[in-house]
Amino acid sequence: MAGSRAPTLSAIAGEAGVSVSAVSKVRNGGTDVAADTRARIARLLRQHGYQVASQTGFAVADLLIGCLDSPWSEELIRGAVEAAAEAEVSVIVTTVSSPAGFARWLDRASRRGTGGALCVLQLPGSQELQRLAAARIPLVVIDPPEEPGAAIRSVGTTNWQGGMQATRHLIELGHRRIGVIGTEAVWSGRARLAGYRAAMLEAGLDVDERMVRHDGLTAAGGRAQARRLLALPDAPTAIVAGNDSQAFGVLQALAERGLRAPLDVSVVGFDDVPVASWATPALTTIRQPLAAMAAAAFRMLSGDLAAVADEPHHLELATSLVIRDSTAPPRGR
Amino acid sequence: MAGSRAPTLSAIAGEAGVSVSAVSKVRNGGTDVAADTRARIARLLRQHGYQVASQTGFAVADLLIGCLDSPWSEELIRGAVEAAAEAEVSVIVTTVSSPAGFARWLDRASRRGTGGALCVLQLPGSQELQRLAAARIPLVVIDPPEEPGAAIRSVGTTNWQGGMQATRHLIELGHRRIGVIGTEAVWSGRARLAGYRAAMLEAGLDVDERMVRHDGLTAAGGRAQARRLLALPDAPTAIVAGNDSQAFGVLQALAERGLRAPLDVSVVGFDDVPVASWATPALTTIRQPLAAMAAAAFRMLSGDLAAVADEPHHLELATSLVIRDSTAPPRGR
DNA sequence: AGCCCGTTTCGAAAATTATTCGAATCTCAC
DNA sequence: GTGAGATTCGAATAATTTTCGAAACGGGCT
Repeated sequence: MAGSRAPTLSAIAGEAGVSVSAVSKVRNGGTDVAADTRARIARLLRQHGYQVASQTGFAVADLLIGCLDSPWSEELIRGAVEAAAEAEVSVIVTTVSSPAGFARWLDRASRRGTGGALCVLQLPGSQELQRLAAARIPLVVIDPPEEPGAAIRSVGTTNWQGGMQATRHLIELGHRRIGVIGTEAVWSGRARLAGYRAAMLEAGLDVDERMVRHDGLTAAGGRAQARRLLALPDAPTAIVAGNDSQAFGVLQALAERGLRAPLDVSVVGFDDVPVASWATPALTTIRQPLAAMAAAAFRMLSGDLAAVADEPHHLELATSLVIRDSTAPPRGR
Repeated sequence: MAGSRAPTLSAIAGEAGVSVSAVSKVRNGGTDVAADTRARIARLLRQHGYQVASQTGFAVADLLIGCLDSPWSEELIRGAVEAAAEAEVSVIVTTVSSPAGFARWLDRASRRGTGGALCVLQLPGSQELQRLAAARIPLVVIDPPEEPGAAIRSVGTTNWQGGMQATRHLIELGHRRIGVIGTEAVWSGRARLAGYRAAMLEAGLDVDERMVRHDGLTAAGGRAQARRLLALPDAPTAIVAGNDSQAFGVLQALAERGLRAPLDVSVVGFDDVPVASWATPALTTIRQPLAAMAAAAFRMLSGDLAAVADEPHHLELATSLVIRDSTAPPRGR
């Protein structure tokens, strides 16, 4: 019965046949203790209900997300949590949507301690970076909204190639009038749009600027811009969306007009969130390995701080085209 | 230049004009210190880079989720994180899918400390409950898979009423042949199916057992069972799904047969996950206030342990019918 | 082998921090 | 006013952490 409250360290020291100092050192991850001695003491400590600080690594890491309402986040969280679990680390999830919120988080984090922060789709300002550095909290940014400076480590995907893959896929199916919906607000969005332009150029197709629409990366944004595209006199036969949410919006706009994908208009999304395969029709999309990104970011965090100089500061994981049922050759081909 | 390393407590005691004992007591949330004295000392401690244990409450709470791949989890996480942030508490998210995983979590949690655990869709076994109690970790179960005993606090929704609301809505639209897909595997699933039966009974309609299908709460499960329902000689004109994922699967099965919702078959989901409104057609569904559930569960956790005896042990939040575009009167009415 | 020098491991002593406990003060009902 | 009980505080004591020197070890060199 482990009920009786923790015996003193000196009692344990006696039982282990070592000095109290040794026990204390083991208890909080100090150096100066041989491996076998440490193991023996640690076992006794644990037996008596003490916590033993793990000699290496950290206990918790923070995941900071702007907003938790896209299916996006879910997979990121999963990737981070699973990679962390392997390293016996717990992941704290926080939503941060303002500098004030960031300050509150930082306050809590430095109070309780953290092994580092993974920041999603947010680039802390220079003031915040300073405060992070002062608190000695390492940082890795996932899908940075701006091209990150050399001082910040980040993980992203090959957005430019992704935009290109999506567009090229449609061109290969025979589409010529291809609309695109995206956003200029974030770096990855600009890269995707640039990929679209590159693919069109590569195929010798002119980019009709009326076919290039910008809006938020939401279903509502996709719906609004798809309506405009479909109202054009020479409406596109295919639409590249800025992400899967927008693609869902495009499907809605099609349904409103009594059009069907892929018969009337082909649609390509971006992200491959789990629900993409549940859509009707199942969405052809560009897969971002979100879980792998989060895992990679976590490993960057835990990577030896000394080895940081060698490691790459920006890692880009590859996107891939996932062909499902929302794309087909244009009518009359 | 807060660089110079932490001065000793006695230095700070001098500066504050109190004894070292007082400073030590403030540093780790001890009693025996007047509020104003405590405030003065705490400010100095923080100024010198010490962490000050919050006198009341806890710093982190744990959210345990079986699997993170339904959009379900997302909203739960959001609810828990936001309720926790208000209380200056951080939320640790962990996926736990086996007793071994639970043990690993418990190990980590007791090592780093936690204010309590929110368990989603999982009811710890009695052995695990014992270990939780031994570690003095309070527990609240969200959407318990079995009727929880009186010893366990839990938060759920009015699943029986929800199943009834869904079915009644279809009956009111004029449907008579109504299929249902659900699961007997969890308590909430059984309650929803019972709600369906109750609504049919109430309306004086017989339940055709071929119309009652069981399968996993996934899009694949919904698709498989919808195919069977649609293949019946007298196929249903409306289908109640066990959750939104299953409803998506039903929509897929309809599309396969060239049928459209709600023209040919009406579909009702359950949960109202964010993507429900993105579907084509936007899904009529029973709303579970997932975020509110998580928030309520969190508040149960942080509720004064002394007051626990008075508090209810099982809280049920109300479901509500959200009518969108996937339901309509049956053909020919 | 014998010696030197740097490294590792350990515990005694010193420094620091936590807890106990009795005294001083305060509160409030009568 | 008075006394019972609660609150606040710090001196003394207990416990823990850190420092630092000594012992033990491991080669490289002569």
